Amino acid sequence: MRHGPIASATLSRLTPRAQEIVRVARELLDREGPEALSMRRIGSLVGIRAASLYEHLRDKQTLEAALISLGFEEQADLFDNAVAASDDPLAALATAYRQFAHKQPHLYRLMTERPLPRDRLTPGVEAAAAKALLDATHGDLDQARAFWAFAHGMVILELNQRFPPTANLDPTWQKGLTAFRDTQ
Amino acid sequence: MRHGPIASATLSRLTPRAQEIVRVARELLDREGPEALSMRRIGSLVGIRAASLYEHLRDKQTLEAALISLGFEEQADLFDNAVAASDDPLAALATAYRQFAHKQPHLYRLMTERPLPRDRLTPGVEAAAAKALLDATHGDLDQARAFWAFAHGMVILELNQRFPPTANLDPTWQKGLTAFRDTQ
DNA sequence: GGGGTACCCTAACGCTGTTAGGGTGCCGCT
DNA sequence: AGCGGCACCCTAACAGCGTTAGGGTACCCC
Repeated sequence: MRHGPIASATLSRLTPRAQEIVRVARELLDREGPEALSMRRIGSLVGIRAASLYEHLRDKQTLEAALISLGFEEQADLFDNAVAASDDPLAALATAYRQFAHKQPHLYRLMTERPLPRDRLTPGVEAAAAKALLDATHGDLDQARAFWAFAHGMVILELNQRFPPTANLDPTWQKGLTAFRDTQ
Repeated sequence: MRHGPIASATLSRLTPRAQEIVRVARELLDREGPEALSMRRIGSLVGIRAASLYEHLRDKQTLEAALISLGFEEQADLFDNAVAASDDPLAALATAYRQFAHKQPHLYRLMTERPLPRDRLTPGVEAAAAKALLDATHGDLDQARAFWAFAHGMVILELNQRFPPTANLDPTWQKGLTAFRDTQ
């Protein structure tokens, strides 16, 4: 059982000081969300001025890209394990996807609310996170995309409080799950 | 055939000057997106200083809520007509949903990227936009929510360029459509 | 002793939403 | 004729944002 990022391709590409900054930024993001993630707040948590952050990271977009890359790495880990350990891979994937979003709502938001800064991401992480889904649909691209759209829609509509707060979404997930399973 | 908002509940609640400001804001939003929608830009297009806008609208959130309310009104119109005119209501709804998002991508974003400012919306518009979907699923809430999640996921992932730019999404929509239709 | 590098600083620029306080012109009432 | 109120706009300012320019200090190695 692995716990915590022992060897992250994203972190290993950064200098130690930059890793420290990304770590602090991640904590701030998890606690207070993307709106609170300002260079001045990060700097003050690290113990330096905002301007000094630029000694270690090119700009804010690069910092966000590092956080997003870390998110993809965690997703790849979670999703691969979920699919491998289950005989109903699509259901296992749905559960894992939901759990990731619920445990890291702010990170999930950061990863999905805008077009990806692909040129700044750690190479390969986006594809690695998508692999489990392609496995679960046996390479059916349309099936994979449609199911992903459903899962993302469910998660982001819930995070944005678009469903009634009292709504029990378990049967809704079930509905989508059987719908896509029966339409192989 | 109606064209343009002849009588909008949202606009009728505003003073003429406020209506003018919302109209200009809508044009700016459609042309340049939510990031460009600043009080100073809106003011300069109206011909007054940003500070003077606060004479007519309480704050920026109120202005955004007006734009969102207008979006819901347009959706209700489109969706109602689509469902009424078709014998495959779910497919008609999917097409109408897609078209709305493609014709007003910036407005669609504004309407979905954050929790709704419900206390500032025109009362009833959110429910009015949802009605056609509930009709199309014959009141099945789980079905309605699951399908909405799929549709929103498809739209927003495409707007955020998460699918490959060359991807043909027509069969993906078809996949989701048949999946949800066959699982009545 | 000198060069390089790792690291941090202050000051500033132009942008953001927003408030305080002051002004002008017009319309209707006494 | 004067006065209240309203509709409307102004400047100045505040605290925040990302970012750059330019300067400084300490260390390590040749």
